[in-house]
Amino acid sequence: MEAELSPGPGPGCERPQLRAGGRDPSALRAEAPWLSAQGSGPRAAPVTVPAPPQGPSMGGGFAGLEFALPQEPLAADLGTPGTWAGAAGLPTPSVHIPVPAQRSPPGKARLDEVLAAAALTSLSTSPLYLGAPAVSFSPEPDLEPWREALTQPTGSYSSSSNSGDCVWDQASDQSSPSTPSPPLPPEAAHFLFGEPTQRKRKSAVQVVFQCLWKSCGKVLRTASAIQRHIRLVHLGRRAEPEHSDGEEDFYYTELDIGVDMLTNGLSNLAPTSPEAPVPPAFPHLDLPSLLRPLALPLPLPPLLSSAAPPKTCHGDHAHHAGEATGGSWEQVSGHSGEERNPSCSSPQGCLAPVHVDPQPTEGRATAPALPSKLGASLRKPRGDAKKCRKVYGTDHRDLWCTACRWKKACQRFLD
DNA sequence: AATGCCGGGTA
DNA sequence: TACCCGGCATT
Repeated sequence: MEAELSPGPGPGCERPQLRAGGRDPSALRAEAPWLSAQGSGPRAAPVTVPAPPQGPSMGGGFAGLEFALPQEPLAADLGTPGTWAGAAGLPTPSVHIPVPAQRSPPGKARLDEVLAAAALTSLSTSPLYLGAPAVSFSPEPDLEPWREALTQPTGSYSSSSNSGDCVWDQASDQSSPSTPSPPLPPEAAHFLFGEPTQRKRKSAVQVVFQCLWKSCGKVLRTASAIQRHIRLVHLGRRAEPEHSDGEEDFYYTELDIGVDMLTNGLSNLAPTSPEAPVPPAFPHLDLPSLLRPLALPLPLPPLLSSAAPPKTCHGDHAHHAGEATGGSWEQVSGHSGEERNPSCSSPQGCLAPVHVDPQPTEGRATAPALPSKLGASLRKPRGDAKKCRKVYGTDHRDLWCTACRWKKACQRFLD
């Protein structure tokens, strides 16, 4: 029996969720780019702010608010008159937007105020999208897509006070002219860009199933569908489910999409937390992980999630998943549940849905915990997902993913 | 004790 | 780069 179980699945499957682009152990450790940023000194954080061209007040104020500017720049500013701070004669170069009473010039000032107010309003409503969060991630070049994704909606949102038009036109790619890879799926965009769209659709939890087979990544709505898919396509077995020994279960993963959790994750990103202005506070957070499944062919920063383990679904509990899901996700990968999606060639599957682990405790716990111990060992808390060892047993070691065989972090059952 | 996996070693 | 394993943290 076990003899036939060719190791095929093993090496084949280990890839899927793993970061494309080869995150090596070291990278794995440095889950937080900001760690190095921290080390590399003061210039990292504030300087790189991609100052939004339109609103100096917005961008500047924002960045400043968030990442309390380091000493040196402050001092410099104080010293050098001519900056707005100097001009205003304020003793402290506070970044608060000056909305003082002494704004005398009546006509023009009014306009400015209106603008400022508008800006502030939009800021307060959608704090997330300005430069700040993007900055914190900046060290990772691979994050470009994210950043773009994050920043992009800015415009559309601010201009989206009217109802329906706020759909972010993802098709028009201003960001990545060259990448053939599909941008984020609309749904994901909703998650990412939060409030406005997300409020619209308040679907609680969706579950989809993604094939983990190498270079497949098919996403189907029901467990049975994905099982059948795996059986037929990958395992080359007959389609009778009753014949199954459950092996398919190892080759797909269940992905829950929890809207609320996602929103939470994002809101952490947002500069709304006044007490935690330190960039390290959120970088590792979950954003990447939230997005990770969307990984495109290009190597994405892994930053494995702490709160989003795509749990493998095992036969007995293909639970609620199957039927409950609405139809929306199916389109992500294959339109009609066909066997192969031509447009989907990435090992990760085309665009896997975002997955958020519904466990209440974890999501929050990890984020704050991380930054505190910078130098210390950031050993991961150890997820509760089953690992190869547990699943296959020590005597079927050949079925383990390579990482497990090498005593590395399991690649097949990520947590 | 079993497990997960980091860090480092070897080929 | 692939592979292995000591050793430590966690369960």
